[in-house]
Amino acid sequence: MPELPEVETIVRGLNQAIIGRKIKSIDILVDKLFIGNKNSVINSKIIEVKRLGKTILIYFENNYLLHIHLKMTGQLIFVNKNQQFKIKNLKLKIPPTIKIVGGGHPDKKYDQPLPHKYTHIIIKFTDESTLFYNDLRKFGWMKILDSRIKNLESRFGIDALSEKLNSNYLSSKLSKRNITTKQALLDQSIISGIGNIYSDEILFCARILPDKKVGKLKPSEINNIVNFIPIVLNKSIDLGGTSRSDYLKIDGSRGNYLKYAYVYGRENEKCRVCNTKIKRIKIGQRSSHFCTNCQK
DNA sequence: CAGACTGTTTCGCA
DNA sequence: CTGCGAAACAGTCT
Repeated sequence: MPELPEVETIVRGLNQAIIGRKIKSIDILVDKLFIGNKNSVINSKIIEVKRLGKTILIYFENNYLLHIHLKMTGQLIFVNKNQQFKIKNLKLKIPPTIKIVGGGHPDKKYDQPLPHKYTHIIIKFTDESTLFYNDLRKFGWMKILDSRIKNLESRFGIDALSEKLNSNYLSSKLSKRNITTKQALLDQSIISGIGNIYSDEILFCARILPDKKVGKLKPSEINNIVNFIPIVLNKSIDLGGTSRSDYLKIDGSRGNYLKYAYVYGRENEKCRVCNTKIKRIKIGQRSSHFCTNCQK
């Protein structure tokens, strides 16, 4: 799925696109991807879109909300009435001049008129604009929640860009854990929002090997992690996020972070700092990239 | 052709 | 509670 910077980009796009709109209908083509009663949000005005970790929260005036997780391959595409008409009449590619809002995991397979084979949920607004939910692997979901229930945020770890994420918090969460630093960064109940790409990037900046056990981290190293998390994530948000394949920004252009990645996806290439060959190993079933010279 | 791998998380089990 | 491996699924890569 998109990680925090990509989800943040999508949320900003949705804030531009769907605030004030009302949903006329929701077509659920794959039942298991939609949890709850869709009628709760029909005809209520959308007042806010927020990000929680890697998930999206769409708040409605009637106190219900739509909670969305894109997981690996989920995608939200917003299409205006006229744009929808144009796209439906195109046989092949969506040209970059047609503005789409959203994104998540564009791919050649997705690059065709909507709805298509991987469209599983279609949200139609009263003004005839449409939000399509596409998901190749069907891991993602949408859930109806009552926003008056308070325990929502507590079920997640502290958001990676939260002010509350400091060294004391992280130390307390890591104490007595026998896991690697990489696994700790990926654990959404400790910090929410970091995925495989940015965990490698953050650890490179903090100069810590990904397989170092958290019990061996010095206080200064925990500080480094805490300091570099927002630096790396904000840099990626500024670059429009990234993707192994071809993540799209809201105007249809690509996110640029991967071009600047220090280690992710750069196995056998030279470290940008010291020219040592970047290594890749598996940690907890996830591939991890690092520089053996820069990281200790 | 088979098997491994992919941006994730959750579940069951030891 | 902790940590590990598998599962949810579909496509690409080796």
